[in-house]
Amino acid sequence: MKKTFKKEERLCSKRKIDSLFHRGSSFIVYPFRVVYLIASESEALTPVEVILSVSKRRFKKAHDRNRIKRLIREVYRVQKNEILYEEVNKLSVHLDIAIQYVGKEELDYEFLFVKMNKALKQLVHEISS
RNA sequence: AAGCAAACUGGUUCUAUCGCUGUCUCAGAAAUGGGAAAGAGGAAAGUCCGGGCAACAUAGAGCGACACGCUUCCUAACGGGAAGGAUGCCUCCGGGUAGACAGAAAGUGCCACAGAAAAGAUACCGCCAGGCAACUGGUAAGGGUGAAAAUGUGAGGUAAGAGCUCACGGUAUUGUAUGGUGACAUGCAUUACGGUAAACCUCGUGUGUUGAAAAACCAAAUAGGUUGCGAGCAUUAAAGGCUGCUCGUCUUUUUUUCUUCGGAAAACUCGCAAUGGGUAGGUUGAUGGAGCUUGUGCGUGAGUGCAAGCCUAGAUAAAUGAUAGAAGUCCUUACUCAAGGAUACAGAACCCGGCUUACAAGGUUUGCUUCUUU
RNA sequence: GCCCAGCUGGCGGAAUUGGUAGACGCGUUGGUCUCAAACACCAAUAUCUUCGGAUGUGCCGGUUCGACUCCGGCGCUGGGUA
Repeated sequence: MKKTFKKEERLCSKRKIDSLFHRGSSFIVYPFRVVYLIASESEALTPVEVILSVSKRRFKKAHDRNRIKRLIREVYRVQKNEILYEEVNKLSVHLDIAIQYVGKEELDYEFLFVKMNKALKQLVHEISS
């Protein structure tokens, strides 16, 4: 399976985002806060839809926010297939996720890679239990 | 030569792997897949001004509010820019530099403390005259206070004094002559004399309001609106009461109006169909323009005319990336190889023109300081 | 994206037609009271200092004799709008 990250894999609908933050569960694996919601039925083309966010309050400059979001997106894109998609397909459910960055400063790629691995594994553990 | 400051300039490239966005193209019925070329800035920022564009409003005029304020020019326009003028400051006297640079001679307000007095002089010490004195009258030279003291100097004049008078000045008003497109400059006459308009204000000029989350179009499901059609109208039925049960009997099965008592009409409820508004969502707005590059003419200049060439981001919970390696530029150590370090500020959100602010190394120019040599 | 408001000691918060900055409260420190403490009362409390003064209202400038106050620019904080 390809390590793509297209429009269909991103969460764009305002209504779904509202219900995700309103009814979803969450946990923290520093520097990420993960909010997820299991939806049994969906007309979406992909098993998982995800939204990334970096707070404007913590990072004033658009340049810094862009940099962090790109790093998170890269780290998620590379690892999502092996860890997350297999399990979700096995359970045949649909999943909405929000990944928020709660760190106070910019961190490097290696650190974020390890942490994202941990976060996704925990997410798999949560949904399967 | 070194250091510091300011202004201008400047804003690095290639390869590999894995991705993103729209465009073109090939395959395909479609979904989709393959390929190609392209994909952040000088400030994209702050949102401080000016326009385009859109919707709404709008007979004309005035009041109010806000903004601006020397002249000529540039510009689509501007509170921006260019060239000048006057004023202040600095000066090596060549010049440089700064500013919201109309009006205090329309009116109102304010000018703390100190001081006699802060603006139509109620004069503390003083000066002069009168008086034995207390004190009364005249005065604004001198003293002192203050950020600022009634336009400055000299003479006349007087009891002492005073723009009270005169002469020469200062700043300004008005008129006029000459030069200049003009601000203005110079001369003559005239009248005036505290400051403050980034106090109210007056004069002149300009501004309709709101912003692309504006606005236009398409529009699923659900709910509701409007219109049309049909049904609800039954007693051979259903529910309930009387009763232990059955029979029997009673009540209810919408409301109003009209009625020839058969029904009819309207409302109401339900169903079906049509229809307009309109939410989620989508499309347009929205990227070919006051466009960029080069050459050339005009102009002191900001700019502008002509010709040739070019097409150069278009996202929308928001792409333009990540990782690894190499090169370039510069700095330090070394002075032959080499090693270490630095590579800024910062991310389009309808589009332009300005202003303001941020910015590593290197380069150019100017100024200041120190040292060395002649 | 668009539009507003605010910024004063350690903290909250006064002070404006421009005229001695820090009223008042909380806190802190010292003293009185007490065997000791609490409460109460009194005093001090921006920074530097050569003890004469100098600096200081987010920062940088301007207007003014004089600026927390008026004006321009920048920074930070908070709010509104969908």
